[in-house]
Amino acid sequence: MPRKYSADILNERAQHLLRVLVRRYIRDGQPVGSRTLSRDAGLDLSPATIRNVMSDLEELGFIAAPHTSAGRVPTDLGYRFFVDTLIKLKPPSGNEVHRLEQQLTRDSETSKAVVASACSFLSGFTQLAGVVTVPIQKHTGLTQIEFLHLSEQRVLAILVLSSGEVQNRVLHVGRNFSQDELRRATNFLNEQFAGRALDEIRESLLRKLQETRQSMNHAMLDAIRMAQQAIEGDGQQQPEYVIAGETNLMDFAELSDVDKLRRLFDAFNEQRDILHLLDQTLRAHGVQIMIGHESGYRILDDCSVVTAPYEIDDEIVGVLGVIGPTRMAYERVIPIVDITAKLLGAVLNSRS
Amino acid sequence: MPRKYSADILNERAQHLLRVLVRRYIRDGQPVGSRTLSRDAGLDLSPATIRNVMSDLEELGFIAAPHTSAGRVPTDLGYRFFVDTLIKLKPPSGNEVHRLEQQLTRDSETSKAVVASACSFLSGFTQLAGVVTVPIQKHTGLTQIEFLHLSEQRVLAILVLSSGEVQNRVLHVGRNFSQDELRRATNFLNEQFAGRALDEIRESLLRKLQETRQSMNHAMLDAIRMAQQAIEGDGQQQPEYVIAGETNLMDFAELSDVDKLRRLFDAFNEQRDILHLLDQTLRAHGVQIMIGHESGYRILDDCSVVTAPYEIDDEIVGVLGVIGPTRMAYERVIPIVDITAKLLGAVLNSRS
DNA sequence: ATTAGCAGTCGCGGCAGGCGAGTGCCAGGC
DNA sequence: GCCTGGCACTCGCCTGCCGCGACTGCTAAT
Repeated sequence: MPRKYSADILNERAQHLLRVLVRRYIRDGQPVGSRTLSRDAGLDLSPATIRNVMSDLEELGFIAAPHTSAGRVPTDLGYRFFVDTLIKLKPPSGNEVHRLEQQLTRDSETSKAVVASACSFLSGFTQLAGVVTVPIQKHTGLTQIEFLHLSEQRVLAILVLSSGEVQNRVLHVGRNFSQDELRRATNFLNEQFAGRALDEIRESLLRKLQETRQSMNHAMLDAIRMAQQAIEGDGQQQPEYVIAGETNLMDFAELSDVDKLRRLFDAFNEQRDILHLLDQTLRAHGVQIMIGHESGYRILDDCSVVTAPYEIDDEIVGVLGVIGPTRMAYERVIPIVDITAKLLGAVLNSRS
Repeated sequence: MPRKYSADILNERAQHLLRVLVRRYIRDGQPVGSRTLSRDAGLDLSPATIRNVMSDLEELGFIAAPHTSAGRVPTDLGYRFFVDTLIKLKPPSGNEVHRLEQQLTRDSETSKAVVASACSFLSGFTQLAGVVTVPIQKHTGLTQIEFLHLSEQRVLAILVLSSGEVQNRVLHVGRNFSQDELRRATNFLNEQFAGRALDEIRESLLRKLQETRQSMNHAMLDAIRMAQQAIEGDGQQQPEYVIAGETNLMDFAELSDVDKLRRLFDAFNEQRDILHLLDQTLRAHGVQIMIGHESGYRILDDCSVVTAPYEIDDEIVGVLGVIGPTRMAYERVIPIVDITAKLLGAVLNSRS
């Protein structure tokens, strides 16, 4: 995260004033002047004094004036400082957490449903756009694999995963397999691989392919090849994400420019950029915040992204978060994202 | 369709002028004045004469002036008359049709993919929002049914449909079934039902249930019950639609009001109203057009909807169309919707 | 170090005037 | 009787102007 400031460049008073200013601006969306600030800060200082401090804050790049005769507005850097050192998180009430928990367990039939549920909660509760990547499956276990004869040279592969998901894939195979052959292949594969993790199986298949090629066991060779196709196909399906409440963003004045909005929505549909962005936050633990230009994407210049990875079995499998204007209620949003990530992980865990 | 006019209420000249006015307004989006019209119409009439005609047209409710000193704009009724009697359809070029055909066949792996492809074509080519309902499956054939033992009391049912789709459904059953029992059930069901249509099977199952109950054949009874669950579940999944290019609508001045736009987008996400609207057009053959208030939905007051049902085996299975501002290029859009519906039907047909 | 006071800047809303596009009506011509 | 030129009139819109209010920055006094 870019930090163009050292933490103690501001004295106590300046920090306090910055905090009050940022809070106030987040609440009202109006530039904050020295007069308002002097009333709000509870410091018993005259506007003139405040002005001096504000002038310093402006010089340091934490706040800026949209025009001469307006109050000041936090810059991206100002929000950054606020988020890093001034913030006082406001966790949601136990009641609200409980509601989320219930909603998630209620929708826990498939992992896609839970994820969608988490997403709609995020957007509904923060009044921002919610995003959740669907969990990557490579570490989930294979409960069962089956083949079904469809027609000449077409075989349906069915993977039942420990996550409860069932995946189908039509394989185009080199020759005609009888249902009986398929059954033998199925039996063989299930004996070997049922209960093991997908990526483990992937490796194992490669090894077996070598061994078996030498022993020239055609039946096994075919089985292994088909299993490979079936499992690889799974990896091919590129990661996706779920988004909800995009329309919430239309209410924000700073995004009310229809053209800006259109490009933003197009980016959501395009998926590519947003996914790339979310991927970046996959490595780090805990809540990540990107403010304005920090994301590196022009379309998101007026937006902030708050994300948190979520885990199954202490392994990060996806990210979730919200996208909104830089002027968002960080103190409320950050704990929500954090908790949602933890609960989503917990619910997904309890199902496998 | 509402018609508040008799077709011959307007003489030749008035009709011609109305046609030119509507075309012009659709092209430019600007109110059309008598001067422009007199230049454009190619009738060698002075603006004053045109004014008289326009005055008549206004009195009849075909056009209206947004304010005193502006030109005239078609009303919903004006568009209706235009579409019903003045229109000269402009079919897309053979080249363009060919491109669509290729795109559809390229994506014909599953019917959902074809549908999505048709939708994105519609939106891309018309620069409006495209909508396509996913085909209702009740008349598609069942190629194959299979059961897989998952765990205690949980059985996975797999339906392979003639459409190429594969559907999974986890059944919660009353007792534990061995894989062997399931195989027998599968064999029995496939013998009886493979190749027949889903709704036919549904009926047949009911009948068989009666017969078998008397003969007290437990194995068959179980098989039939499971098949019922599997197939009913298919019907439960409510019909959906695909939408693409919503953001195209943001470019239209008449919809540039952020609030109006938001409600429109929310309606798209909500699905309910839009689906209901599309369902209404499912019965009728051929292209259907709803202009402005005709749809009966307030949110769509400034929008027109052009739809056409598409068929598999001479049976209507879905609708497709576009949603855009009432000021849309009907002469171009209507043939496109028409042809897309026909091609989509053809491609879906060729796959079953 | 803090503050009161003051001059100066700028956005904004309201108001007036001029311009241009377009209308409706009327009287005269074909 | 239909068409047309002319004319008065109506608006929306743009422009420039003014005054108000909200701020700021500076300075001098405490």
